[in-house]
Amino acid sequence: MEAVNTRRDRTRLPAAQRRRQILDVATRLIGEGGFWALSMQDVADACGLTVPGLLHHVGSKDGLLLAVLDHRDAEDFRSLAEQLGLGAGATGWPRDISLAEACEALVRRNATQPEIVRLFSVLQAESLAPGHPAAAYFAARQERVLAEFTAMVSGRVPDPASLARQVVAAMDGLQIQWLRDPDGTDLVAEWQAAAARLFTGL
Amino acid sequence: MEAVNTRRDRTRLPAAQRRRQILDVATRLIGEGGFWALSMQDVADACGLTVPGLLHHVGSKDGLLLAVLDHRDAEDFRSLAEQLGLGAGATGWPRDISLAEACEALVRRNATQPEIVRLFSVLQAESLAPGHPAAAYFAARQERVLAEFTAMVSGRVPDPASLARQVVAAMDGLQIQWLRDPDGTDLVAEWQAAAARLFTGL
DNA sequence: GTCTATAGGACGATAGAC
DNA sequence: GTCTATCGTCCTATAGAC
Repeated sequence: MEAVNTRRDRTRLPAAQRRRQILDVATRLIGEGGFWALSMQDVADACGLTVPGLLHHVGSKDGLLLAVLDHRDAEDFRSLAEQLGLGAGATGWPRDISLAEACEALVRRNATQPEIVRLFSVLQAESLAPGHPAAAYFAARQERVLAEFTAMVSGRVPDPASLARQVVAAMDGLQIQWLRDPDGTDLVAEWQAAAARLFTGL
Repeated sequence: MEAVNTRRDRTRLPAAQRRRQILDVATRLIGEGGFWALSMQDVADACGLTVPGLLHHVGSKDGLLLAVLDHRDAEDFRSLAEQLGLGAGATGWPRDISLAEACEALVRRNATQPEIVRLFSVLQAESLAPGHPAAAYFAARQERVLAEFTAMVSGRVPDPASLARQVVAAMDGLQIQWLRDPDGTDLVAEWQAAAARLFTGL
């Protein structure tokens, strides 16, 4: 119930900058409540936009979700490549980095950004429902990660595919427990204990 | 677009029977799409009711969710107690069942009912969002399970709490992978591989 | 290219009749 | 125990101003 139109602090931003703002806001809101709890109205409000103004940039709510996921993936890979001292244009894991090293770096980074981890944990489970807008994204992601991890340990272990699945399972499962009780769980320490069991003899 | 009112096969059921029907229908629908995708209209339709008729029995959508969770918990515990040959009135795990045995039984049962496992996997992640109606339920559940598992291995292992967390993490994580690709993943076999690593020397 | 204004359809929930 | 009627909110789409 506002008087005709509460003049917001409307600023006409360049498309790229506006899009960046939208992705940042949506990432935060999805991390807080998951995708189904996300309201386009809230995103628009937080950006100083109307809802159709928001839709102009992202097309639809599903489009916004996929844009957020792609953006996070790109940023995570960039950060991880930097952390591991790889070249800037690297794609995929180089063969001379061990899976144990890569996982340790991944977990250390995740431990610093619970909101992002929660976004992925919630969406990964939500997207188990066949019709979910991110179902295809996460199916492809799981297949890709398992294939990469399998390749990184193949030849050094009896059943590389099985080890890859257990590594992914341990990371996903520990993250859920950590998110439920961030103060009572030390994610890095728990992972190191798990890694000690998974990677012995490697 | 129906002519005034499509006369449904309205039957006036006793409350207990109607409630049972509602819980069965809701369990199936939540398993298919998660809680946020659940529509009270769909539940009502599947029961031959209108939405207010449905709300009369469960109070609210949140009330329906909690009723479904309590119902599943009770039924799962009953089935597991039977499978392990415990007394009918058993509460909690008896001390003379090893954690490895209990987990094996749990995983074997879960492998036969993917819809129920998906219900719990989706809701467990959805409820990581602070305001989710099942947040308190799953927080209490995680705490209870970790405490029980810890007690079952305490004294036989250097860090019982850590082992409990890793056991729970492996089960949760493997279930997610299995649900994403039920045909490409053998849940029981994967769990046995994980258990071999977790329980060696026990 | 970016935005405002407006409308339609689905949802959860409530009040009150039978 | 079940219904009709109604409310407020949400996502999406379209028309058109700047």
